[in-house]
Amino acid sequence: MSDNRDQDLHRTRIPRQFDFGLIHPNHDHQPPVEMDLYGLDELSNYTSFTDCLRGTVVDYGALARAFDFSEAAPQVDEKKMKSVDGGGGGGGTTRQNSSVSSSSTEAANEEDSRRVEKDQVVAAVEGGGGDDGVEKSKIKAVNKPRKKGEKREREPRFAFMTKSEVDHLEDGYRWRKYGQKAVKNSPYPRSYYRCTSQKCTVKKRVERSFQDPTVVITTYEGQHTHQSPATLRGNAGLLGHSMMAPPPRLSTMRGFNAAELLMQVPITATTTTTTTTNNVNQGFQGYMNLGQTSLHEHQQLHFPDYGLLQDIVPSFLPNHP
DNA sequence: CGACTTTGACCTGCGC
DNA sequence: GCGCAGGTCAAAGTCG
Repeated sequence: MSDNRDQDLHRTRIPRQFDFGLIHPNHDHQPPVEMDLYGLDELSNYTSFTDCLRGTVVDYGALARAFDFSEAAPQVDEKKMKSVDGGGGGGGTTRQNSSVSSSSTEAANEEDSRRVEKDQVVAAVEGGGGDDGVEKSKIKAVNKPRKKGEKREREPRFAFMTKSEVDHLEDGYRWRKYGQKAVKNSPYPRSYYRCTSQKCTVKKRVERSFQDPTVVITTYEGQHTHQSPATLRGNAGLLGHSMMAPPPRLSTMRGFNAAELLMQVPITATTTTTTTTNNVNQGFQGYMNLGQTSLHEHQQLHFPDYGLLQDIVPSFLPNHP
């Protein structure tokens, strides 16, 4: 534990800068050639990434296979995915191409109702005794009046990997860290963040690959119910800017918007030095079985369009009426 | 003082 | 039933 903490402390002192973005499961509408390139053909069962999200079919098993997570990120292994993705998600939210398009709201409602119940309990306890000595356990014990057999469902999630020295990447939203856990078989802890916006239930997990510590694995869960604060500040431009003009030089970027990252991967690859690119490829190979195929050529050719991005990361994109 | 982070305890689900 | 690991809570601490 102290090891993790030390590492974490150490990392937080690293200047906020990143070398290269690797993203991943944006298999939506990707030309088959890309699927092959990324080794994501298993994911091509989904007609779109949106389907993936909406249908709660973010198949971590497939992701894991596609990423070759088996060793790099054991926490994403298939066995665990069942529990991670919702304890089997009511008997199997994973793997099956669920038609539950409302799964995310259901999950949110369920969580809300749990909160309400708990709040009521806390209020009752406080009102009743008013004693500071109320044991946590007493409060938490009543935290789970869930019907038997009723399992918690999870918001749809997607993950991507980023080559970065900082763990928590700037994505335009404000996040509050609510937990950190040591990850089995990994010296690096996993951090849990929640969107600070009221009523927004989006969460994200950030962890560092222990096989390639330069790679940060970010997992988003849920969809933002609001616009990015950055967008509202007129900074939005993060994305629009990516669409309209060349991105800032990565070497000078302080942070980046995740959506922008999506856009920038191709550009980044072309703007990084050969050395960096080679390193990136090495990093890639560990997770994606990506050959030495030139990232630049390929990614430049397949610069995603806006619609694609919106499907990939709907919540990152400003709404265009 | 509010927003945020840290951190130990607790909850949950799964496999054995 | 038990142990493990992931996930969450919330008090205490920190920072601007």
